[in-house]
Amino acid sequence: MEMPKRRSKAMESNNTEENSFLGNTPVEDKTKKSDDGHDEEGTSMEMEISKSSSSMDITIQGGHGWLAEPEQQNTLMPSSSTGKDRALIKHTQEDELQSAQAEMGEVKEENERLKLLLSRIVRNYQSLQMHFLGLLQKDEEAKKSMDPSSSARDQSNEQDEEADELVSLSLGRSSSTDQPRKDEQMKKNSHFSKNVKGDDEEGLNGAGLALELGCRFEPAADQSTEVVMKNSSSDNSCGDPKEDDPTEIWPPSKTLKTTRSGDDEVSRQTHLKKARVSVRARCDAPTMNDGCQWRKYGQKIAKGNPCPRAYYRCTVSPSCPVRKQVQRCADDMSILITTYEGSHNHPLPMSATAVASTTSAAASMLQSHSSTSQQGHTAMTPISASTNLQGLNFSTSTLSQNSRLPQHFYFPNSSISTTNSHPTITLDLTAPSPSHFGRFPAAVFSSNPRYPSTCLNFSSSPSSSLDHNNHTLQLQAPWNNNHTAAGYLKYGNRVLNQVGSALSMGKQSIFQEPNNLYQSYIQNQKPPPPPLPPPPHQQLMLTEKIASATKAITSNPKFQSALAAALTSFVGTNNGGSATTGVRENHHHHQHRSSTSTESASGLKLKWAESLTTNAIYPPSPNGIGCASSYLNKSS
DNA sequence: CGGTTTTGACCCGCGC
DNA sequence: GCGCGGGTCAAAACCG
Repeated sequence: MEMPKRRSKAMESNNTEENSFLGNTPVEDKTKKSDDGHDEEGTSMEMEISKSSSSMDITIQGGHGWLAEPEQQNTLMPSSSTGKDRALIKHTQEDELQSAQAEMGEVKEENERLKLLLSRIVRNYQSLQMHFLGLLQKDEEAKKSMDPSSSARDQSNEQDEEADELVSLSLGRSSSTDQPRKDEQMKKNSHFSKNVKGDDEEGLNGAGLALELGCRFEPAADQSTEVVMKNSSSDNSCGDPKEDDPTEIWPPSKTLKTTRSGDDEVSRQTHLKKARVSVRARCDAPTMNDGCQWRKYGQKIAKGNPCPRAYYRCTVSPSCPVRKQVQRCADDMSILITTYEGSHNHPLPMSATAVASTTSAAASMLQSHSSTSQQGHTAMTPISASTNLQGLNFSTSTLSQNSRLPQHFYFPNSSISTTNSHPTITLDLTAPSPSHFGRFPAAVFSSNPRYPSTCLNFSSSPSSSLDHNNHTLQLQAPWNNNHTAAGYLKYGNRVLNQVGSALSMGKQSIFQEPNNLYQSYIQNQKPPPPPLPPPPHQQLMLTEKIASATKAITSNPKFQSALAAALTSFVGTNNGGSATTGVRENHHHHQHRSSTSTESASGLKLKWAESLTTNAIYPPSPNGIGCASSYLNKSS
């Protein structure tokens, strides 16, 4: 797969400031200061955090306006045609050329300086992170020595509040009653920190390792290539020992009932129902072919929607707790809303892993997001820090079964809804449009005191403000573009307040972590990629890296912040040239194609195509059968 | 005949 | 406590 690099034109129009530094040819020389006010060594590298009422743009500006200068000079060229004048003009042009070249040289030098600066920041971040981990451990030990029952909640609250205040540092989030898990988490965090300094070899092998990360192979009998996913829903439930058993049949209400008599943490934990992942996709078929086997066990007319809601359960394994609900959107009957719940406890066909992994990652993000943004629910999702890191960690280390992660994650669009007691994240695969989010039912973004509303927009279009009181994370998915690096990310006001300080750190982790998607991507992008898609194995690697990065984004606010910074940095330091024409063109292209014969899957195909096939991983289905997952099935 | 779908009944949580 | 709505159960019907 090839990492797309260009950005949508729509995005461009709304974010001209950001675009100005895309690539290595900055047009403007911004003079704004970053929030943290660092302007080290007099470089022109600037971090700009512009705040709006609903979202924030992170922008890192760098370079000079050297590009514009020659153009201005050209406009001053005389138009006389005498030989003397021509010679003069020629001479003048040569001078200009030389000066421009000199300026280019300066800019290159400056780029080098910025790179050095970046690496220095990375090192600082690493040491800070290690220091923080050490402090956390000390704190943990200290509190463990106290009465755990009396201090448990306080500690949890404290940590959660800390997470709220210091998103970029929110590493541990487990309840204090789950000490082993937290230790494990710490271990992973430490491992991550270690891997930040890891070698390139590991990073280059990231794809293969990612497979090991995201899944486990059946221990005994089945040595096939099928993988077992333990998705984040189970991860998230690790506070409840009952759900650690992968073979447990999950009866939500009964689980709720039986665990309610437990201690306070457990009861609070179970109060938070399992995360759901809802996939909105245009599909004329009754249900999305996601590669899994489902059996319908019920149908119900839900309030507010004339279309019945169908209930399915996974039949791959009799004990599989995964359920899904399928319902047509009341507003647009062509949109199929598939809601997944639970985690598979059996090997999945490769064709099913993509969707399952996506939903898993989304659920992970949901859980971790909820845990970071609500102070009163500290018992939630101790996994947030433990699993998320794996996404970037590529390590084969001490992953518990609960932290097994899928190996693929795809996030075309997504949003988190908190309209009921189930935290739900919505992956919107329907057509993105400038008013994309305006089309969402208000409920999707309505704030719920129990779960904060979050929007994760991986669309190829700009989106307007969502909910001023909640988080907004907009990632113009870099894999939506083909040949030039581009991407931007916004995270809600509250978080971005910390991103200012997180910028320097997060940027490094993303940038310097050798196993990291972006680092690898950068490496892979030098020299710039050919227009043709990379070989399949390379595509897979990048896919997995994206997946891992997505996982990292989704499961830990620190990485959300970090990625924000890193993406911004990345945009500013990679692949100059036209960074603004890809997505929209692709969009039109696919739209055109999809409007032909295979209308049934067209809309969905379009969307998946935008986010997947443009990466050349999932070429358009030749038969056009099925829905979105027909693309995903191509991955197998 | 076995697996799947349909569909009314039932259970449960939640809000009033 | 009651009603409502979401979710599940399970028997009957259906299908290949």
